[in-house]
Amino acid sequence: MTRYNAADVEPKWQAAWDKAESFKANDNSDKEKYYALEMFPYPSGKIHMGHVRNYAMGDVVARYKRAQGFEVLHPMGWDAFGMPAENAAIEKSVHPKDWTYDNINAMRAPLKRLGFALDWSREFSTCDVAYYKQQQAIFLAFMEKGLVYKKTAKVNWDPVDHTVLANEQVIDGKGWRSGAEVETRELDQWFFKITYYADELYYALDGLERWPEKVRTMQKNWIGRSEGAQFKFGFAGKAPEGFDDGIEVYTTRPDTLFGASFVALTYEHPLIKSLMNGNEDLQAFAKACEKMGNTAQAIEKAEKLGVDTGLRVMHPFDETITLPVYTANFVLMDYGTGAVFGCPAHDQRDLDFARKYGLTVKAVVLPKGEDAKTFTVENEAYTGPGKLFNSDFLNGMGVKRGIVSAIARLEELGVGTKQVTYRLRDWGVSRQRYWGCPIPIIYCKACGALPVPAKDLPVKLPNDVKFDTPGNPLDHHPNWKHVDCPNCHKPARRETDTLDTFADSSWYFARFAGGNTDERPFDKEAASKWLPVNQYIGGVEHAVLHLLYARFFTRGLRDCGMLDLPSGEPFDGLFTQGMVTHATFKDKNGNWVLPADVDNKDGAFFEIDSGSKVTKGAIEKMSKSKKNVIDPADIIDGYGADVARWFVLSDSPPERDVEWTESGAIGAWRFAAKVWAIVSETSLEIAPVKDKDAALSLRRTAHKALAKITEGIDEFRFNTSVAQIYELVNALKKYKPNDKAKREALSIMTRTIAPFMPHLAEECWQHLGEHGFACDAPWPKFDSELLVKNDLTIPVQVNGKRRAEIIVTKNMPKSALEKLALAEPRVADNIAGKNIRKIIIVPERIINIVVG
RNA sequence: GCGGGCGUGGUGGAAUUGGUAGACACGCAAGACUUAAAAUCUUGUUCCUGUAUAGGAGUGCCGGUUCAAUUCCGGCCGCCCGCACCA
Repeated sequence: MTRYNAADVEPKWQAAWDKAESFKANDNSDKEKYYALEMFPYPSGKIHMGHVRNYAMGDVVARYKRAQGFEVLHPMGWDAFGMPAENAAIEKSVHPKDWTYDNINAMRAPLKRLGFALDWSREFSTCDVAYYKQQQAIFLAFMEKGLVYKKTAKVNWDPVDHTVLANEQVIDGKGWRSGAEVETRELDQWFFKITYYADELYYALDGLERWPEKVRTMQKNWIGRSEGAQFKFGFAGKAPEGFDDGIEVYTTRPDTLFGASFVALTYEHPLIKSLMNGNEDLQAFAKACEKMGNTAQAIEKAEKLGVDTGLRVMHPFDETITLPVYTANFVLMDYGTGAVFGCPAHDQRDLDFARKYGLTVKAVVLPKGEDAKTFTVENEAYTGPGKLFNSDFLNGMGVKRGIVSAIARLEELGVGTKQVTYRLRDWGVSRQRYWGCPIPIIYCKACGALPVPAKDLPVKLPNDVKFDTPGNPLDHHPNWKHVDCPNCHKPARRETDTLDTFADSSWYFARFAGGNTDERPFDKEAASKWLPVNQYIGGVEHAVLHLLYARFFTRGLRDCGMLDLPSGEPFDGLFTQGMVTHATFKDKNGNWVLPADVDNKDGAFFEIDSGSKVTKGAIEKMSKSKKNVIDPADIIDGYGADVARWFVLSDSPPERDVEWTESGAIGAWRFAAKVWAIVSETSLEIAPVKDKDAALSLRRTAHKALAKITEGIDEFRFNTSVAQIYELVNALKKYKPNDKAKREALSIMTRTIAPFMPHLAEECWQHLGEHGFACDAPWPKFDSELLVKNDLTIPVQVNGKRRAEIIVTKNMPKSALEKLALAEPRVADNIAGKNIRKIIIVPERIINIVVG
């Protein structure tokens, strides 16, 4: 017997797979296609355990589907644009490009050492000129299709770093890097018109049955579709100049219109802006609103405030009723029309506001069981169902019917319509950053904003940039932005903003599928063949952003005629995997200590170098800042890639977090050694079967395990597959004869281990004298007859408590079962002296004797 | 506040068309081998009573349906995640 040596075995098989091009996907295969994809990594410099887990899961799926006879596409690349490269440039004086490509090269090697069944021939980075050139082409195609536009928008502006920040990068009103108070600025920004697909993106979620419910719900909330009415309040008296049409409001509760007691507008509303001139109260109020900010805490604390404009409007259903017009701090400009009517009795904010300013509170929805004469609303608005009252023609209707009737009347009167509103806003993609895809636009004083002509693509990033001054290096560059207008050929200026890097990851899966060429983003036929991705795997942190943007992009590509994907859905199946966690350690000074520097002696922890005590803290996601990281490279060196892969798939269900422990890793390593020991002890000569019962029993175990392993992979419950493999291996270890039954079980074992520990599987496969690669071997089929035993052990209960077990044959009649059960001594003891009321017999499952 | 999810031994977790709760693994304990340790192997390991045969309790808590509930229903409690002045 030779000891299993992963360090020799793993590189050997990796080289063999490479040479045979085992995992190269064939675009022209006759087999059914299967596209397995994990979210591609950002090249931060190091592979971490989270990557290992993510790609190990994808690899199980890819190898399993391959074994089942699918033509599998399983590619890998790099999400390579982004801020960390620029930060490195600022801090370490390296060029972002060098930093990024160095990191990619540093990460590719350990990734390859993990032995994933990847088609490396399709590898690319999003910062490759070839890639971003095609992204520019897509941008221009979208522009032509009307999916790209420019507008002035409010953004978070960091006055120290001179850049726009995404909402996620603003923490407590301050820039996450500079710590400076973030300002709101109006800037010219490019937008992708994602709202064009709002309805489709919303309703198509229902069809994504292989997505986690959670993600679908999050996207639904994000898109925030709501149905209501949009209508106008006409002014009582003379309308302010330019607002002859009145004030347009949006509501989801037109049924409560007779409870209206005021109209409120945001301070940013054009009407308020026009009134502001010379009105100090309004100016002061607007300033206060600006300052308030929109953090969760600020909103929580903020009192409902407003200013009466002095204007009055007429109720659309009864012109004799007039309502005051306020500007109020709880109305938002970018939702609905920036104006609402207030119905204090049935909306908490409106109620708070009404109480503050002494406005009427008139209930119009009567909850069940309340009396119309006595029902009042004090400090809690009633938002539930009920019958409408105090509401003229709506009286007696329920809320739903009231909404329909109110809208019908508004339409009749010609002042409003039914209206669907979304929370989703268009995707602002302009970034004042260097390390991203340049937006292919040229500004000409005479001709305006013009797309860069296709023949002039790519707009390449200049290499000679400086990061010594804050702001966008492209803007600072001495001559890059100066070009001639493509139209009038006079001096013009390039757009110096780059695209949000989320654009890069919104179509990479199509390029993997459709070829990495310089002529087009991807081959339409090939991409359309492979897409949608059958199984996509990644972290839940991308539930909204990336996964929504990608769904937008594929629809845009479809409508530009570049992709044949009627559903528009890029990912048919989605799985969001849990994180890899690890215990944290702190020394006596409160500094974090690396697990590798900690020794465990009799339950206490010590720092290896100093010998001083350290304390074990919470088990948390592996992170550099808390130093609770395990470097996959160290694990591969110490135990092998198979062990690392096996560990992260064992024990915990894939969607939950898994805690990395040294003992668990050792356990996985022992298991690999055990498998090899069993196989290496097996001689190629097959002995005749001596003990038929034992042989049959082993075959049953093997086929039962196979059925459950298969089911576990199909249902993304790899931990249960792993447990079944353990059972099979334990049975094999006990079984000594080297007969046909054992060989069959070993073959099943090897092929079912292959997706999890592919190198070990190859080594076993070879030793067993099989031909070709284990990874090319078809997935074994189980014999369902072996799953059903002829002799079954079933429990006998008395009043629901198990008292005995009886051995029965498969088709034994109920009367015989009953006889057997009653004959059991323990059963007899427990029913002695009692009346048998009922005997429940579920054949092949259970017998329950009810006595009393 | 709204939405989603979860709660099972010392630990990670199995078992949900209702049918032997605790598979498998980690840890722990005892034993074998060894001068010794490591490794390996064997056995045990939900809790309580008992030497044992056995008996009782038990899947966050309370209640319900059922011959039978981790699983279904109602009501609580706790934890995690996401969104949040969205009219």
